[in-house]
Amino acid sequence: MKSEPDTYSYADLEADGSTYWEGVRNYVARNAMRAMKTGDRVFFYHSQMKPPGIAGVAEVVEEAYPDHTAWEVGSKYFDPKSTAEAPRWDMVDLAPVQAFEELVSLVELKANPALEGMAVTQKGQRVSVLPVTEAEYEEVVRMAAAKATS
DNA sequence: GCCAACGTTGGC
DNA sequence: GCCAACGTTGGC
Repeated sequence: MKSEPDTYSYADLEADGSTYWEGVRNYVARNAMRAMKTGDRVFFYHSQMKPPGIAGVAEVVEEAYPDHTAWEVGSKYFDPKSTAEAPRWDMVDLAPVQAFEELVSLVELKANPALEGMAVTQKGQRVSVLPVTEAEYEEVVRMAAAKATS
């Protein structure tokens, strides 16, 4: 899951203890959230950074439910097409699990042949919530651990 | 229901 | 700050 750290960073998640992931306004991203189960691990990705990359691991503590910010007139996430009767957008709740000692950068993800098919490394990917396979998850965690001990 | 125009995302 | 990618919108 991508976030601009200037808006909401991994450190913010640690400070808050948990958060609701508001503002997803893309169907592919929404559907990815709907597929999440309580306890699922999530990579917290810092976008718009130099460099961009994965800052740590979070977990799903509440499965998808309507994103109320879509109903709030004046919110930057307001969407008149989403109603209480027919909510269009969902959010999940996340809690921090483990901050990586060092960011695992997008460049490093792309350079790892084991992650060739990982969604976030695919050219042109603009979706803010992307799937991660079990094997990709293990590989990224391994990369983070290797950086921490080097 | 097609598709051009438009807006946004996000790496570089 | 630029611009490619691509999702969304809206006219027809």
